[in-house]
Amino acid sequence: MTTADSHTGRRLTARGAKTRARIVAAAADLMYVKGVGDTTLDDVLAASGVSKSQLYHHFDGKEPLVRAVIDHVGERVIQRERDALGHVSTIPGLRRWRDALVQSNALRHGAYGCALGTLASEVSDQDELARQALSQLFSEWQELLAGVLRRLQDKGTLPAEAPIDQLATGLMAALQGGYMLAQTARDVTPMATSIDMALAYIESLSAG
Amino acid sequence: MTTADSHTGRRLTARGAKTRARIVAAAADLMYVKGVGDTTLDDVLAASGVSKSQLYHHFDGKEPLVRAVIDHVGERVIQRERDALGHVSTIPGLRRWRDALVQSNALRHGAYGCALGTLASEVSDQDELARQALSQLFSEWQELLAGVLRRLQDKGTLPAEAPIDQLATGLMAALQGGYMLAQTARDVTPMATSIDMALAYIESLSAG
DNA sequence: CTCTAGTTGGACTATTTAGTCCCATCTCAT
DNA sequence: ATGAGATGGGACTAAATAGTCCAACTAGAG
Repeated sequence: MTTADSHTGRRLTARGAKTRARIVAAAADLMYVKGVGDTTLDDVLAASGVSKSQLYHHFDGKEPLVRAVIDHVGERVIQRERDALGHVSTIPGLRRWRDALVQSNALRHGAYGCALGTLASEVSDQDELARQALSQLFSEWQELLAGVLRRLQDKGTLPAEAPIDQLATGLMAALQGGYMLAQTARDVTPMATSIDMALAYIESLSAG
Repeated sequence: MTTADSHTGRRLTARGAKTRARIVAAAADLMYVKGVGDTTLDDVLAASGVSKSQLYHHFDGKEPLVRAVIDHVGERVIQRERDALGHVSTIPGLRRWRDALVQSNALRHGAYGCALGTLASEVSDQDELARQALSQLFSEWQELLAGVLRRLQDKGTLPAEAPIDQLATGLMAALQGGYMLAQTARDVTPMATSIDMALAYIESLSAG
């Protein structure tokens, strides 16, 4: 069985797809902990156990690889958030979402930050295509938050005039800013505090 | 006249200090727009018009240079924020502070983000000393915000039981998260929105 | 089965980058 | 004035890194 490759339109066997996936996964891991700039192609080769010709067979160089990593990480994050937020329709549900993120980040003492956020701040100014992809991913993520807020609205928990999209933006910013402060402090506390403040504001609108 | 150099304790003439400052300033500019990882020492030499021996005379390599850049940028940011926040004691004053940051960032359509924030997310996981310096700088910045909130408290605008430090953390996170979303979207709006949300929450505590 | 095209290994080159070295020039304390 | 030590220019080396190439192997369509 063969399927089309997205970037060249070449045929792609199952074996080739597997190799490609291994490269992207290894690159994603390395770039998450070392940063994009400090991750060399040789690092990726060593980590994935793949030879140079294979990497250049699947990608035209580092930039395209980074874009593939963004797609890969983005898909995973969006999937995770869809699972976590897709059916939330209560304030306690939002708090449980917060708890899960905070606890997961606490395992690393805040290190490495948000998988999408760190990519975004490192790449947005250097690669316009990557920036657009990341921007799109943040929009999707934020839309999941907006969905929760709309369900709160439908149930009457939030007033009809609540500015859903702006609240979602504020919540997302609190999350990302919290990630970054936690990363710098190597302490998850500021992340917990900032999300709590955003949630407290949302809750304050609902008390009516 | 000679003065002591901080990193080697060597004598340092006025001329040497000037050269050192030129190197740091050029490196700071480059790292702000290109990122730390994409800024090479040769870039710094070209931009500062200084020769290699001079750079290695003043710094032991790239890491020490990055740390000097962090000190330099940190000093400028803290100075700016001290000027902007040092005497603010009203909500409208905080809004003017917000306006200044938003407008300044709008000039670049959000590109490059916060000078300290981008350094933090790029360097925190790679250089422990740099991370500590950045963490300290964020604390100082946040303390300036806390100072404003305490003055609001003293004037009775904020209730005595308001959790000043947590509010300052939340405001800082909103700011940093907003910077990052703006950088990714190349649109300053999310930054404005997220700070507004944090300020709205603070204001909601004051109405009493 | 067999031919075509995808896949793979790894050596090879070119370039970039960090870091070293030496000698010339300038500054300042004595 | 003068000598010690700071400042300066820039060529040089070593290592890392990106990117190329080709021969060998494998999978799948007909």
